[in-house]
Amino acid sequence: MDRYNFKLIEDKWQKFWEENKSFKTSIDKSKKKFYCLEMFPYPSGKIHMGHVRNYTIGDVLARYKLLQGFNVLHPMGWDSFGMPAENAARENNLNPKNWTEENIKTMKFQLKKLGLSIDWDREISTCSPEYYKHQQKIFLDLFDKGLVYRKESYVNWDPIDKTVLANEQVIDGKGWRSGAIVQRKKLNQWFFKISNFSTELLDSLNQLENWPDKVKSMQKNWIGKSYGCEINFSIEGSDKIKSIKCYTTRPDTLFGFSFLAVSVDHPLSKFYENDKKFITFKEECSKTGTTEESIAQAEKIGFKTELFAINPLNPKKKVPVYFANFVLMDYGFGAVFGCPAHDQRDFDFAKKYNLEIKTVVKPKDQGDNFQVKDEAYNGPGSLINSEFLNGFSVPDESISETIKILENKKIGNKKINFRLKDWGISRQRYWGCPIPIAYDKDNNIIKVPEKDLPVLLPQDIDLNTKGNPLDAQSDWKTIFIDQKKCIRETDTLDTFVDSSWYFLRFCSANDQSKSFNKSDLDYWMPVDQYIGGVEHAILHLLYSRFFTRAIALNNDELNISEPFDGLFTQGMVCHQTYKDKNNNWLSPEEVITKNGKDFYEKNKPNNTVTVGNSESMSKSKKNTIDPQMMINNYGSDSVRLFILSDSPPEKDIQWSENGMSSSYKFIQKFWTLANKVIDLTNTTSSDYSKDIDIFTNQSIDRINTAMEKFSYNVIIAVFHEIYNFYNKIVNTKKNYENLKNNFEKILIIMMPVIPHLSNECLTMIKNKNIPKWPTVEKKYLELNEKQIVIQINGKKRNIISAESGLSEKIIIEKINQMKLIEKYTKDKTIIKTIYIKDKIINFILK
RNA sequence: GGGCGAAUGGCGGAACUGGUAGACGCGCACGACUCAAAAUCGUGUUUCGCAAGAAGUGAGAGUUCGAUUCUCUCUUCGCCCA
Repeated sequence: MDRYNFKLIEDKWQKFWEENKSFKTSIDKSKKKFYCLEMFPYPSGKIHMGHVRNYTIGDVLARYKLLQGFNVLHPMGWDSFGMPAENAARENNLNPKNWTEENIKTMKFQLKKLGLSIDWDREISTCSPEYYKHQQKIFLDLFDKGLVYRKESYVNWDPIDKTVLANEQVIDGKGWRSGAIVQRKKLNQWFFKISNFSTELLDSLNQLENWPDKVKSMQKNWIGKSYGCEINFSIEGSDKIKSIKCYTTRPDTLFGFSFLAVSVDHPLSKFYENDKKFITFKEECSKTGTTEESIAQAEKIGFKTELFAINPLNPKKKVPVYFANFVLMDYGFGAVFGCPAHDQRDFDFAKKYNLEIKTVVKPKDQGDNFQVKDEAYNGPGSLINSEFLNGFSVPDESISETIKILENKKIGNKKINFRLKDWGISRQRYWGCPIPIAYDKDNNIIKVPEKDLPVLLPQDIDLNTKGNPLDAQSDWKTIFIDQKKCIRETDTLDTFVDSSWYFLRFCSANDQSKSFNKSDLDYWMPVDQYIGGVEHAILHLLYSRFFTRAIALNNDELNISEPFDGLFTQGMVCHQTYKDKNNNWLSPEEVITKNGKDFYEKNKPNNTVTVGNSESMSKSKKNTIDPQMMINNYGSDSVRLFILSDSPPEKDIQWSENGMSSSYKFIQKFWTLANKVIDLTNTTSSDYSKDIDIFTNQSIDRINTAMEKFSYNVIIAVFHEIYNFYNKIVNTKKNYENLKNNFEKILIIMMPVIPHLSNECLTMIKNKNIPKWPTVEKKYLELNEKQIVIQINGKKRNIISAESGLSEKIIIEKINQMKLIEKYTKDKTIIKTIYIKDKIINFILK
């Protein structure tokens, strides 16, 4: 017997699968379908360990379902539009298309090396016109349904690069590339009306039984339904404005009202357009980024107007009106009433501008003189200092009662508000799907006619111009629609749009004429199991849920509203981090250790290395391990085995070289074992071993349970137990008549995880049948012989083997006969006995 | 600050609806093979104790014949939102 040559055997099987199109799927109504989908990758260059983990988890499930007789759809594609291509192209003077295609080629090769059961005939790439032409049609469809609109909105503007920055490109308020202070700038942008679906997207979360609760609660928070009240405040002090409308979730604190703050973009601001001080203030505000976080962290500043707002519950009380940087125009009405005692933000503002801080809520354990001192109190309690509202319990009663009063007085009314805002889809970038819209000379919006689709991206493009490269393409920009000269929209679509319907496209990947067709969708959708990183828990999944609903609206082709029936979010792959004496990151290859405690630089063995926390693998911290190298050194079965073995898939996993080589050793050991078993089964059999039947069936049962729960680490543990057990059998050098049959079952249940080795072994054992997942024979699970634990006062003291189903009396007799608990019972009396059949007997002594 | 989750040997982690805590792996120790080392194989490995035995699942309480599992309080850590 030779050593296991993983290179030869893995190549052999990968070739076999490719040549036989083993994973090609088509509709087969005689079989139950299973749509297994992993989040498709961005083609950044090479695959990383996160991909290996994601796709291995998915592959185990897909192969398991395949062996169980399901018709499995397991496709793969490329999320291939996006900024990295544009940046890489600019830096290296390349074309984004070529850069992307090269990456796809490399990564496809690498994924194939992993031995994934992918139907590559359904491969899609979002940057290909074959894909985005359908997306443009969908855009126009949503436009016709009234779900797309254009409005002015703020962006992060880099004044040096003359470009719009994504939030993550703004670092400390500065552009990541130019270092210029980022400004807020108003631009006309396209939006999807996701807010039309707020209620539905929220309520349907309850139906998603196979989603992690964590993700559901994150989406719930993101949609952010709040019950509150809009209040109309009368304004005095000038003729500019008569009243200002606010939205609040805490109308009950109205008696603590001490200022009214509006956004600098509030309609009121137009009266101050020529006020130099206001202009300066507005500029100052624009330096704060657009994210909620940056606004929360920024110092609260205000601009005092000459106006006063009147407290509607106490008309004698007049408070100043400010413009303030922490009020956003797109939440509520761009105006909030300030109650410093019970909102920290208002509190900070009031301290700064010396405004009144009036306590109107007291905690339960405080008296009526309770006063807020160093920080706002926003907990429960009851209302004080609020005249006719005094005594109402906070928050439920106080809020509903206040709203009633406001409604009766016709100064406010109950309102449900959502945090979820419409989805801005305009990107001022080249490498994205062109928006199929143009503008005539009067700037009217004109849809590009279907016959002129797709709107192709221009090929020769100068990426070194400032701003959006498409804007500079005057040839491309000019088109004629119905003989009228028009100018194209130069914004491209957010890449989240690309990934919001790709799961539909996979169902009909080769339909040239349509984005998808009814018969495919009816059969394949929804995705039975979707697998990916938790970092997409909010946006990608919410957008996909919205898109599915938006497409299904008035459309017979699609009859579902939830695209993903099951969701699984896997953890990250982590590795220790290393730094040299000068605080520079070192990669694991640059570091050596002899005892596992002290680390040195490989090239300078006298230099000690500081070992940092284990963190998610990232290029910037240099703590990455290259999957390709691991596959070359150990083979893909070993890599698959390791990436599943150490931790449950939903948790982070520590990459460990020891763990990796232990997995490799397992593959080698199992190969040796399989060969020994095969040799034995070729000899004449003499004995029968019931133990083999029992053990094998129990193992299958445990693996079935673990498979359903995604406890893949437990599956690997069972593999090791299987090895230990069969190795003992083999060492008896006997061929049991039931050895071959059981070992074949073992090889099949290993196929999802280590497909190359197990397929090879099954072939060697001369099994020519198509492998089928073994069924568990129940009779081997319910054993006659039970281990019954004997407890004294709830503590385990002994253990007894007995046949199943014996009565309490007989068990006690047996125990007494064998004198198992005599030393505990002497001098004491048994006052109670608890007997759980076949499990436990507990004697309570006194 | 709010919401959610987690905490088990030196380490990663098992434990079905409350019923033998520590499966399996890593590491470590000892042994076999070897001139030697590596590789491989075998044995052991929660803690204290020579042992009998006792304690033990972040801390403290509670429910129960019995709690890693259920309830409450607290501590620490993680994630999301602010």
